[in-house]
Amino acid sequence: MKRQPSTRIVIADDHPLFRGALRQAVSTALEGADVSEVGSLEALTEALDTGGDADLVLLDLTMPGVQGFSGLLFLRADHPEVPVIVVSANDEPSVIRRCIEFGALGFLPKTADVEQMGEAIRAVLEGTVWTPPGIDLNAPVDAETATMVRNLSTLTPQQVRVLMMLSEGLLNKQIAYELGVSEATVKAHVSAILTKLDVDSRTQAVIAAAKIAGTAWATTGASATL
Amino acid sequence: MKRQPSTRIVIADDHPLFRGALRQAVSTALEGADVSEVGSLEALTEALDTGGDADLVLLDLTMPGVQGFSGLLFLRADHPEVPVIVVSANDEPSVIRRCIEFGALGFLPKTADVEQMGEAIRAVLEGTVWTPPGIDLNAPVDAETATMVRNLSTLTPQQVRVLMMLSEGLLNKQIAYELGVSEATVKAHVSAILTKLDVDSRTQAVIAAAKIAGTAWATTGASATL
DNA sequence: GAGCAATTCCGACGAATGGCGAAACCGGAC
DNA sequence: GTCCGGTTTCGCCATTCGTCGGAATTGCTC
Repeated sequence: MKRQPSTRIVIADDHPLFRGALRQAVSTALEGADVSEVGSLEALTEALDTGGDADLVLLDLTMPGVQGFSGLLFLRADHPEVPVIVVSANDEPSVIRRCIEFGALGFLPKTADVEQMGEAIRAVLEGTVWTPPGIDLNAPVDAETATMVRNLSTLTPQQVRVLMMLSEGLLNKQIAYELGVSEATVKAHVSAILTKLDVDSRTQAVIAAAKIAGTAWATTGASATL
Repeated sequence: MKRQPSTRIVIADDHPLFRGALRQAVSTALEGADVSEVGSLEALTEALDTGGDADLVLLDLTMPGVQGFSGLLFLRADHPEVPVIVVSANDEPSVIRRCIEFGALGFLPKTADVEQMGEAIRAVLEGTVWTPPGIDLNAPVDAETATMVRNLSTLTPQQVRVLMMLSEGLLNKQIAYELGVSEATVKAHVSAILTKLDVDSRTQAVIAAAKIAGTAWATTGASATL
Protein backbone atom coordinates (compact mmCIF):
# COMPACT_ATOMS: atom_id res chain seq x y z
CA MET A 1 0.00 0.00 0.00
CA LYS A 2 2.63 2.50 1.17
CA ARG A 3 5.06 1.97 -1.65
CA GLN A 4 6.16 5.51 -2.30
CA PRO A 5 7.98 6.45 0.91
CA SER A 6 9.99 3.32 1.60
CA THR A 7 8.97 -0.22 0.93
CA ARG A 8 10.41 -2.45 3.61
CA ILE A 9 11.55 -5.82 2.41
CA VAL A 10 13.13 -8.62 4.43
CA ILE A 11 15.16 -11.34 2.81
CA ALA A 12 15.32 -14.56 4.82
CA ASP A 13 17.82 -17.08 3.53
CA ASP A 14 20.62 -18.94 5.25
CA HIS A 15 22.93 -18.61 2.28
CA PRO A 16 24.71 -15.23 2.39
CA LEU A 17 25.68 -15.36 -1.27
CA PHE A 18 22.16 -15.91 -2.43
CA ARG A 19 20.92 -13.26 -0.03
CA GLY A 20 23.20 -10.81 -1.77
CA ALA A 21 21.97 -11.84 -5.19
CA LEU A 22 18.41 -11.45 -4.03
CA ARG A 23 19.11 -8.03 -2.54
CA GLN A 24 20.58 -6.86 -5.79
CA ALA A 25 17.63 -8.16 -7.75
CA VAL A 26 15.22 -6.48 -5.36
CA SER A 27 17.07 -3.17 -5.52
CA THR A 28 16.98 -3.26 -9.28
CA ALA A 29 13.32 -4.05 -9.39
CA LEU A 30 12.32 -1.61 -6.68
CA GLU A 31 14.39 1.51 -6.28
CA GLY A 32 14.61 3.04 -2.84
CA ALA A 33 13.41 -0.06 -1.06
CA ASP A 34 14.50 -0.66 2.51
CA VAL A 35 16.04 -4.11 2.30
CA SER A 36 17.17 -6.12 5.31
CA GLU A 37 18.67 -9.58 5.40
CA VAL A 38 18.32 -12.32 7.98
CA GLY A 39 19.79 -15.80 8.07
CA SER A 40 17.45 -17.67 10.36
CA LEU A 41 13.83 -17.86 11.39
CA GLU A 42 14.61 -16.41 14.79
CA ALA A 43 16.28 -13.42 13.19
CA LEU A 44 13.33 -13.01 10.87
CA THR A 45 10.73 -12.98 13.64
CA GLU A 46 12.89 -10.65 15.65
CA ALA A 47 13.22 -8.29 12.71
CA LEU A 48 9.47 -8.30 12.19
CA ASP A 49 8.72 -7.86 15.88
CA THR A 50 11.12 -4.99 16.50
CA GLY A 51 11.17 -3.12 13.22
CA GLY A 52 7.45 -3.30 12.67
CA ASP A 53 5.77 -5.37 10.02
CA ALA A 54 7.50 -5.42 6.70
CA ASP A 55 5.81 -4.90 3.36
CA LEU A 56 7.21 -8.10 1.98
CA VAL A 57 9.22 -11.11 3.08
CA LEU A 58 11.26 -13.25 0.72
CA LEU A 59 11.43 -16.57 2.51
CA ASP A 60 13.65 -19.52 1.76
CA LEU A 61 11.97 -22.79 2.62
CA THR A 62 15.09 -24.54 3.90
CA MET A 63 16.62 -22.64 6.75
CA PRO A 64 18.51 -23.80 9.83
CA GLY A 65 16.15 -24.87 12.56
CA VAL A 66 13.11 -25.17 10.38
CA GLN A 67 12.84 -27.05 7.17
CA GLY A 68 9.93 -28.02 5.04
CA PHE A 69 6.83 -25.91 5.27
CA SER A 70 7.05 -25.32 8.99
CA GLY A 71 8.90 -22.06 8.52
CA LEU A 72 6.21 -20.68 6.27
CA LEU A 73 3.50 -22.03 8.53
CA PHE A 74 5.09 -20.43 11.52
CA LEU A 75 5.62 -17.09 9.83
CA ARG A 76 2.05 -17.05 8.58
CA ALA A 77 0.76 -17.81 12.06
CA ASP A 78 2.92 -15.16 13.67
CA HIS A 79 2.44 -12.39 11.10
CA PRO A 80 -0.65 -13.11 9.03
CA GLU A 81 -0.64 -9.63 7.49
CA VAL A 82 2.86 -9.72 6.02
CA PRO A 83 2.93 -10.79 2.37
CA VAL A 84 5.31 -13.65 1.74
CA ILE A 85 7.07 -14.82 -1.37
CA VAL A 86 8.62 -18.24 -1.00
CA VAL A 87 12.01 -18.64 -2.64
CA SER A 88 13.10 -22.21 -3.17
CA ALA A 89 15.34 -24.37 -5.29
CA ASN A 90 12.62 -26.99 -5.34
CA ASP A 91 10.16 -25.84 -7.98
CA GLU A 92 7.89 -28.85 -8.21
CA PRO A 93 4.29 -27.87 -8.86
CA SER A 94 3.10 -29.73 -5.76
CA VAL A 95 5.48 -27.75 -3.58
CA ILE A 96 4.44 -24.48 -5.16
CA ARG A 97 0.78 -25.26 -4.70
CA ARG A 98 1.37 -26.22 -1.07
CA CYS A 99 3.09 -22.90 -0.44
CA ILE A 100 0.14 -20.96 -1.78
CA GLU A 101 -2.22 -23.11 0.27
CA PHE A 102 -0.27 -22.16 3.35
CA GLY A 103 -0.78 -18.50 2.61
CA ALA A 104 2.22 -17.44 0.56
CA LEU A 105 1.35 -14.83 -2.03
CA GLY A 106 4.07 -15.83 -4.41
CA PHE A 107 6.60 -18.46 -5.32
CA LEU A 108 9.95 -17.71 -6.89
CA PRO A 109 12.20 -20.54 -8.12
CA LYS A 110 15.86 -19.91 -7.39
CA THR A 111 16.44 -20.27 -11.09
CA ALA A 112 14.30 -17.21 -11.80
CA ASP A 113 15.97 -14.24 -13.48
CA VAL A 114 15.87 -10.62 -12.34
CA GLU A 115 13.03 -9.97 -14.76
CA GLN A 116 10.79 -12.51 -13.10
CA MET A 117 11.77 -11.48 -9.60
CA GLY A 118 10.73 -7.93 -10.26
CA GLU A 119 7.49 -9.11 -11.79
CA ALA A 120 6.73 -11.30 -8.80
CA ILE A 121 7.61 -8.64 -6.23
CA ARG A 122 5.52 -5.96 -7.90
CA ALA A 123 2.57 -8.32 -8.29
CA VAL A 124 2.64 -9.43 -4.67
CA LEU A 125 3.04 -5.88 -3.34
CA GLU A 126 -0.17 -5.10 -5.18
CA GLY A 127 -1.85 -8.04 -3.50
CA THR A 128 -1.81 -10.37 -6.45
CA VAL A 129 -0.72 -13.98 -6.23
CA TRP A 130 2.25 -14.70 -8.44
CA THR A 131 3.63 -18.08 -9.43
CA PRO A 132 5.89 -19.19 -12.23
CA PRO A 133 4.07 -19.56 -15.56
CA GLY A 134 2.46 -22.90 -16.18
CA ILE A 135 1.40 -23.60 -12.63
CA ASP A 136 -2.21 -24.57 -12.22
CA LEU A 137 -3.25 -23.57 -8.74
CA ASN A 138 -6.61 -25.21 -9.14
CA ALA A 139 -5.13 -28.60 -9.83
CA PRO A 140 -6.93 -31.49 -8.15
CA VAL A 141 -5.80 -31.73 -4.56
CA ASP A 142 -6.08 -34.90 -2.57
CA ALA A 143 -9.04 -34.34 -0.24
CA GLU A 144 -7.32 -35.79 2.80
CA THR A 145 -4.39 -33.43 2.48
CA ALA A 146 -6.68 -30.49 1.83
CA THR A 147 -8.50 -31.18 5.09
CA MET A 148 -5.23 -31.33 6.99
CA VAL A 149 -4.03 -28.08 5.46
CA ARG A 150 -7.25 -26.43 6.51
CA ASN A 151 -6.88 -27.81 10.00
CA LEU A 152 -3.29 -26.64 10.25
CA SER A 153 -4.32 -23.15 9.25
CA THR A 154 -6.57 -22.85 12.28
CA LEU A 155 -3.63 -23.27 14.64
CA THR A 156 -2.52 -20.18 16.54
CA PRO A 157 1.15 -19.11 16.40
CA GLN A 158 1.97 -20.61 19.76
CA GLN A 159 0.23 -23.82 18.82
CA VAL A 160 2.31 -24.04 15.67
CA ARG A 161 5.41 -23.67 17.79
CA VAL A 162 4.23 -26.44 20.10
CA LEU A 163 3.36 -28.69 17.18
CA MET A 164 6.84 -28.21 15.74
CA MET A 165 8.34 -29.23 19.05
CA LEU A 166 6.03 -32.21 19.30
CA SER A 167 7.42 -33.21 15.92
CA GLU A 168 10.88 -33.20 17.42
CA GLY A 169 9.80 -35.73 19.99
CA LEU A 170 10.02 -33.37 22.95
CA LEU A 171 8.17 -33.97 26.20
CA ASN A 172 5.63 -31.46 27.48
CA LYS A 173 8.10 -30.56 30.18
CA GLN A 174 10.84 -29.80 27.66
CA ILE A 175 8.50 -27.74 25.51
CA ALA A 176 7.45 -25.78 28.58
CA TYR A 177 11.09 -25.03 29.36
CA GLU A 178 11.90 -24.00 25.80
CA LEU A 179 8.92 -21.68 25.57
CA GLY A 180 9.34 -20.39 29.09
CA VAL A 181 5.82 -21.32 30.18
CA SER A 182 4.39 -23.85 32.58
CA GLU A 183 3.71 -27.46 31.69
CA ALA A 184 0.01 -26.82 32.25
CA THR A 185 0.06 -24.30 29.43
CA VAL A 186 1.76 -26.74 27.11
CA LYS A 187 -0.86 -29.31 27.92
CA ALA A 188 -3.57 -26.81 27.09
CA HIS A 189 -1.95 -26.14 23.73
CA VAL A 190 -1.46 -29.80 23.00
CA SER A 191 -5.09 -30.48 23.80
CA ALA A 192 -6.14 -27.66 21.47
CA ILE A 193 -3.87 -29.04 18.74
CA LEU A 194 -5.29 -32.53 19.10
CA THR A 195 -8.81 -31.16 18.81
CA LYS A 196 -8.03 -29.00 15.81
CA LEU A 197 -6.15 -31.72 13.96
CA ASP A 198 -8.87 -34.19 14.89
CA VAL A 199 -6.52 -36.77 16.34
CA ASP A 200 -6.31 -38.54 19.69
CA SER A 201 -2.67 -38.52 20.68
CA ARG A 202 0.49 -36.51 20.28
CA THR A 203 1.96 -39.30 18.20
CA GLN A 204 -0.90 -39.07 15.71
CA ALA A 205 -0.48 -35.31 15.62
CA VAL A 206 3.18 -35.75 14.70
CA ILE A 207 2.27 -38.25 12.00
CA ALA A 208 -0.33 -35.90 10.58
CA ALA A 209 2.08 -32.98 10.61
CA ALA A 210 4.84 -35.02 8.99
CA LYS A 211 2.44 -36.12 6.28
CA ILE A 212 1.85 -32.50 5.31
CA ALA A 213 5.25 -30.97 5.80
CA GLY A 214 7.08 -33.76 4.07
CA THR A 215 10.04 -35.48 5.60
CA ALA A 216 12.20 -32.52 6.49
CA TRP A 217 10.18 -31.04 9.30
CA ALA A 218 12.56 -31.26 12.21
CA THR A 219 16.31 -31.09 12.41
CA THR A 220 17.33 -30.58 15.98
CA GLY A 221 17.23 -32.30 19.32
CA ALA A 222 16.15 -35.86 19.67
CA SER A 223 17.00 -37.00 16.19
CA ALA A 224 20.61 -35.97 16.53
CA THR A 225 21.68 -39.32 17.83
CA LEU A 226 19.94 -41.41 15.23
CA MET B 1 21.04 -73.65 -4.56
CA LYS B 2 18.44 -76.23 -5.59
CA ARG B 3 17.74 -74.76 -8.98
CA GLN B 4 17.47 -77.90 -11.08
CA PRO B 5 14.44 -79.65 -9.62
CA SER B 6 12.01 -76.77 -9.26
CA THR B 7 12.90 -73.21 -8.41
CA ARG B 8 10.11 -71.74 -6.30
CA ILE B 9 9.36 -68.12 -7.00
CA VAL B 10 6.73 -65.95 -5.35
CA ILE B 11 5.46 -62.77 -6.98
CA ALA B 12 4.04 -60.25 -4.55
CA ASP B 13 2.21 -57.36 -6.18
CA ASP B 14 -1.22 -55.95 -5.62
CA HIS B 15 -1.78 -55.32 -9.31
CA PRO B 16 -3.03 -58.53 -10.97
CA LEU B 17 -2.15 -57.34 -14.45
CA PHE B 18 1.42 -56.63 -13.56
CA ARG B 19 1.62 -59.92 -11.66
CA GLY B 20 0.69 -61.66 -14.88
CA ALA B 21 3.32 -59.78 -16.84
CA LEU B 22 5.93 -60.63 -14.23
CA ARG B 23 4.94 -64.29 -14.24
CA GLN B 24 5.33 -64.45 -17.98
CA ALA B 25 8.72 -62.78 -17.81
CA VAL B 26 9.83 -65.17 -15.09
CA SER B 27 8.64 -68.22 -16.99
CA THR B 28 10.51 -67.08 -20.05
CA ALA B 29 13.68 -66.46 -18.14
CA LEU B 30 13.48 -69.59 -16.05
CA GLU B 31 11.80 -72.63 -17.53
CA GLY B 32 10.13 -75.04 -15.18
CA ALA B 33 9.98 -72.62 -12.29
CA ASP B 34 7.26 -73.00 -9.71
CA VAL B 35 5.69 -69.56 -9.74
CA SER B 36 3.04 -68.41 -7.27
CA GLU B 37 1.34 -65.05 -7.02
CA VAL B 38 0.13 -63.15 -3.99
CA GLY B 39 -1.54 -59.77 -3.72
CA SER B 40 -0.77 -58.71 -0.17
CA LEU B 41 1.85 -58.96 2.51
CA GLU B 42 -0.33 -61.28 4.55
CA ALA B 43 -0.73 -63.63 1.61
CA LEU B 44 3.01 -63.50 1.03
CA THR B 45 3.94 -64.41 4.59
CA GLU B 46 1.32 -67.14 4.58
CA ALA B 47 2.68 -68.55 1.36
CA LEU B 48 6.20 -68.54 2.77
CA ASP B 49 5.09 -70.03 6.08
CA THR B 50 3.02 -72.85 4.66
CA GLY B 51 4.78 -73.75 1.44
CA GLY B 52 8.24 -73.54 2.89
CA ASP B 53 10.78 -70.93 2.04
CA ALA B 54 10.86 -69.88 -1.56
CA ASP B 55 13.99 -69.52 -3.64
CA LEU B 56 13.10 -65.99 -4.63
CA VAL B 57 10.52 -63.34 -3.91
CA LEU B 58 9.67 -60.53 -6.31
CA LEU B 59 8.33 -57.83 -4.04
CA ASP B 60 6.46 -54.70 -4.98
CA LEU B 61 7.17 -51.87 -2.57
CA THR B 62 3.68 -50.43 -2.60
CA MET B 63 1.16 -52.98 -1.46
CA PRO B 64 -2.07 -52.63 0.48
CA GLY B 65 -1.42 -52.42 4.19
CA VAL B 66 2.26 -51.72 3.93
CA GLN B 67 3.87 -49.08 1.83
CA GLY B 68 7.32 -47.70 1.69
CA PHE B 69 10.11 -49.87 2.94
CA SER B 70 8.17 -51.41 5.77
CA GLY B 71 7.08 -54.33 3.62
CA LEU B 72 10.65 -55.16 2.71
CA LEU B 73 11.79 -54.61 6.27
CA PHE B 74 9.10 -56.90 7.55
CA LEU B 75 9.79 -59.61 5.02
CA ARG B 76 13.50 -59.46 5.73
CA ALA B 77 12.86 -59.76 9.45
CA ASP B 78 10.48 -62.67 9.03
CA HIS B 79 12.41 -64.62 6.42
CA PRO B 80 16.02 -63.50 6.37
CA GLU B 81 17.13 -66.39 4.18
CA VAL B 82 14.78 -65.76 1.28
CA PRO B 83 16.37 -63.72 -1.51
CA VAL B 84 14.29 -60.70 -2.45
CA ILE B 85 14.16 -58.63 -5.60
CA VAL B 86 12.29 -55.39 -5.15
CA VAL B 87 10.09 -54.40 -8.06
CA SER B 88 9.05 -50.79 -8.12
CA ALA B 89 7.91 -48.01 -10.38
CA ASN B 90 10.04 -45.61 -8.40
CA ASP B 91 13.57 -46.08 -9.71
CA GLU B 92 15.35 -43.22 -7.99
CA PRO B 93 18.91 -44.16 -7.04
CA SER B 94 18.29 -43.29 -3.39
CA VAL B 95 15.35 -45.68 -3.26
CA ILE B 96 17.34 -48.43 -4.93
CA ARG B 97 20.23 -47.99 -2.56
CA ARG B 98 17.91 -48.04 0.43
CA CYS B 99 16.40 -51.32 -0.76
CA ILE B 100 19.81 -52.95 -0.96
CA GLU B 101 20.68 -51.58 2.47
CA PHE B 102 17.58 -53.25 3.84
CA GLY B 103 18.74 -56.58 2.53
CA ALA B 104 17.20 -56.89 -0.92
CA LEU B 105 19.47 -58.70 -3.35
CA GLY B 106 18.11 -56.96 -6.39
CA PHE B 107 16.10 -54.06 -7.70
CA LEU B 108 14.01 -54.20 -10.84
CA PRO B 109 12.37 -51.05 -12.21
CA LYS B 110 8.89 -51.68 -13.53
CA THR B 111 10.10 -50.30 -16.79
CA ALA B 112 12.62 -53.12 -17.17
CA ASP B 113 12.27 -55.44 -20.16
CA VAL B 114 12.16 -59.24 -20.12
CA GLU B 115 15.83 -59.32 -20.93
CA GLN B 116 16.77 -57.43 -17.79
CA MET B 117 14.34 -59.35 -15.62
CA GLY B 118 15.91 -62.62 -16.60
CA GLU B 119 19.34 -61.21 -15.97
CA ALA B 120 18.38 -59.97 -12.55
CA ILE B 121 16.64 -63.19 -11.52
CA ARG B 122 19.53 -65.39 -12.59
CA ALA B 123 22.05 -63.15 -10.87
CA VAL B 124 20.17 -63.09 -7.59
CA LEU B 125 19.54 -66.85 -7.61
CA GLU B 126 23.29 -67.24 -7.78
CA GLY B 127 23.67 -64.96 -4.81
CA THR B 128 24.79 -61.86 -6.66
CA VAL B 129 23.37 -58.44 -6.05
CA TRP B 130 21.75 -57.00 -9.15
CA THR B 131 20.71 -53.43 -9.76
CA PRO B 132 19.97 -51.49 -12.93
CA PRO B 133 23.10 -50.28 -14.70
CA GLY B 134 24.47 -46.95 -13.56
CA ILE B 135 23.62 -47.34 -9.91
CA ASP B 136 26.49 -46.70 -7.56
CA LEU B 137 25.84 -48.73 -4.43
CA ASN B 138 28.83 -47.23 -2.69
CA ALA B 139 27.55 -43.71 -3.02
CA PRO B 140 28.16 -41.56 0.02
CA VAL B 141 25.54 -42.38 2.61
CA ASP B 142 24.74 -39.93 5.33
CA ALA B 143 26.10 -41.39 8.56
CA GLU B 144 23.01 -40.63 10.56
CA THR B 145 20.82 -42.61 8.21
CA ALA B 146 23.31 -45.45 8.07
CA THR B 147 23.19 -45.78 11.85
CA MET B 148 19.43 -45.88 11.83
CA VAL B 149 19.38 -48.53 9.14
CA ARG B 150 21.74 -50.61 11.22
CA ASN B 151 19.56 -50.13 14.27
CA LEU B 152 16.43 -51.06 12.36
CA SER B 153 18.05 -54.27 11.18
CA THR B 154 18.45 -55.47 14.76
CA LEU B 155 14.69 -55.42 15.31
CA THR B 156 12.99 -58.79 15.52
CA PRO B 157 10.03 -59.53 13.21
CA GLN B 158 7.49 -58.88 15.91
CA GLN B 159 9.21 -55.67 16.87
CA VAL B 160 9.05 -54.50 13.27
CA ARG B 161 5.33 -55.20 13.33
CA VAL B 162 4.94 -53.20 16.52
CA LEU B 163 7.01 -50.33 15.15
CA MET B 164 4.82 -50.17 12.07
CA MET B 165 1.76 -49.94 14.27
CA LEU B 166 3.38 -47.29 16.41
CA SER B 167 3.86 -45.37 13.20
CA GLU B 168 0.13 -45.50 12.65
CA GLY B 169 -0.44 -43.82 15.97
CA LEU B 170 -1.98 -46.84 17.67
CA LEU B 171 -2.11 -47.23 21.44
CA ASN B 172 -0.39 -50.15 23.13
CA LYS B 173 -3.83 -51.55 23.83
CA GLN B 174 -4.82 -51.44 20.18
CA ILE B 175 -1.58 -53.03 19.09
CA ALA B 176 -2.10 -55.78 21.64
CA TYR B 177 -5.55 -56.46 20.23
CA GLU B 178 -4.34 -56.48 16.63
CA LEU B 179 -1.50 -58.86 17.37
CA GLY B 180 -3.55 -61.01 19.72
CA VAL B 181 -1.20 -60.59 22.65
CA SER B 182 -1.40 -58.86 26.00
CA GLU B 183 -0.62 -55.21 26.54
CA ALA B 184 2.29 -56.25 28.76
CA THR B 185 3.88 -57.95 25.79
CA VAL B 186 3.44 -54.90 23.62
CA LYS B 187 5.06 -52.79 26.28
CA ALA B 188 7.98 -55.18 26.36
CA HIS B 189 8.37 -54.87 22.61
CA VAL B 190 8.08 -51.10 22.69
CA SER B 191 10.73 -50.91 25.38
CA ALA B 192 13.02 -53.10 23.29
CA ILE B 193 12.39 -50.93 20.25
CA LEU B 194 13.18 -47.75 22.14
CA THR B 195 16.42 -49.25 23.37
CA LYS B 196 17.47 -50.53 19.96
CA LEU B 197 16.63 -47.29 18.19
CA ASP B 198 18.28 -45.31 20.96
CA VAL B 199 15.32 -43.03 21.61
CA ASP B 200 13.28 -42.19 24.69
CA SER B 201 9.67 -42.22 23.63
CA ARG B 202 7.31 -43.81 21.16
CA THR B 203 6.93 -40.49 19.42
CA GLN B 204 10.66 -40.27 18.79
CA ALA B 205 10.63 -43.84 17.54
CA VAL B 206 7.94 -42.91 15.03
CA ILE B 207 9.91 -39.86 13.92
CA ALA B 208 13.03 -41.95 13.48
CA ALA B 209 11.18 -44.61 11.53
CA ALA B 210 9.52 -42.03 9.31
CA LYS B 211 12.87 -40.45 8.59
CA ILE B 212 14.19 -43.73 7.22
CA ALA B 213 11.21 -44.98 5.35
CA GLY B 214 10.67 -41.61 3.78
CA THR B 215 7.16 -40.34 3.57
CA ALA B 216 5.69 -43.41 2.01
CA TRP B 217 5.66 -45.32 5.24
CA ALA B 218 2.11 -44.80 6.29
CA THR B 219 -1.00 -44.62 4.19
CA THR B 220 -0.54 -41.97 1.55
CA GLY B 221 2.44 -40.68 -0.36
CA ALA B 222 2.48 -37.04 0.63
CA SER B 223 5.80 -36.04 -0.86
CA ALA B 224 7.09 -38.80 -3.02
CA THR B 225 9.84 -36.60 -4.27
CA LEU B 226 12.21 -34.82 -1.99
C1' DG C 1 21.51 -81.77 26.84
C1' DA C 2 23.00 -76.89 27.57
C1' DG C 3 22.89 -72.35 26.05
C1' DC C 4 20.72 -68.67 23.69
C1' DA C 5 17.44 -65.56 21.65
C1' DA C 6 12.67 -64.47 20.72
C1' DT C 7 8.28 -64.28 22.46
C1' DT C 8 5.14 -64.31 25.87
C1' DC C 9 3.27 -62.83 30.35
C1' DC C 10 2.92 -60.90 35.29
C1' DG C 11 2.73 -57.10 39.02
C1' DA C 12 3.96 -52.87 40.49
C1' DC C 13 5.80 -48.37 40.21
C1' DG C 14 6.52 -43.56 38.70
C1' DA C 15 6.24 -40.57 35.11
C1' DA C 16 3.91 -38.66 31.25
C1' DT C 17 -0.27 -37.74 28.95
C1' DG C 18 -4.74 -35.78 28.13
C1' DG C 19 -9.48 -34.10 29.54
C1' DC C 20 -12.34 -31.26 32.64
C1' DG C 21 -13.79 -26.90 34.56
C1' DA C 22 -12.32 -22.54 35.98
C1' DA C 23 -9.95 -18.37 36.03
C1' DA C 24 -7.05 -14.33 34.84
C1' DC C 25 -4.67 -11.17 31.54
C1' DC C 26 -4.30 -8.66 27.25
C1' DG C 27 -4.87 -6.83 22.64
C1' DG C 28 -7.77 -5.92 19.01
C1' DA C 29 -12.60 -5.46 17.03
C1' DC C 30 -17.23 -3.66 17.25
C1' DG D 1 -16.58 1.13 26.51
C1' DT D 2 -17.50 -4.11 25.86
C1' DC D 3 -16.73 -8.37 23.82
C1' DC D 4 -13.87 -11.93 21.89
C1' DG D 5 -10.03 -14.79 21.15
C1' DG D 6 -5.34 -16.06 22.34
C1' DT D 7 -2.41 -17.04 26.11
C1' DT D 8 -1.49 -18.17 30.49
C1' DT D 9 -2.25 -20.73 34.73
C1' DC D 10 -4.38 -23.94 38.21
C1' DG D 11 -6.20 -28.42 40.39
C1' DC D 12 -8.06 -32.84 39.80
C1' DC D 13 -8.52 -37.11 37.62
C1' DA D 14 -8.20 -41.19 34.59
C1' DT D 15 -5.47 -43.23 31.31
C1' DT D 16 -1.41 -44.30 29.08
C1' DC D 17 3.41 -45.00 28.93
C1' DG D 18 7.74 -46.92 30.07
C1' DT D 19 10.78 -49.35 33.35
C1' DC D 20 12.13 -53.02 36.50
C1' DG D 21 12.52 -57.67 38.04
C1' DG D 22 11.03 -62.04 37.34
C1' DA D 23 9.47 -66.00 34.72
C1' DA D 24 7.70 -69.56 31.29
C1' DT D 25 7.62 -71.11 26.54
C1' DT D 26 9.48 -72.28 22.05
C1' DG D 27 13.05 -73.26 18.73
C1' DC D 28 17.60 -72.91 17.41
C1' DT D 29 22.52 -74.00 17.72
C1' DC D 30 26.62 -75.97 19.74
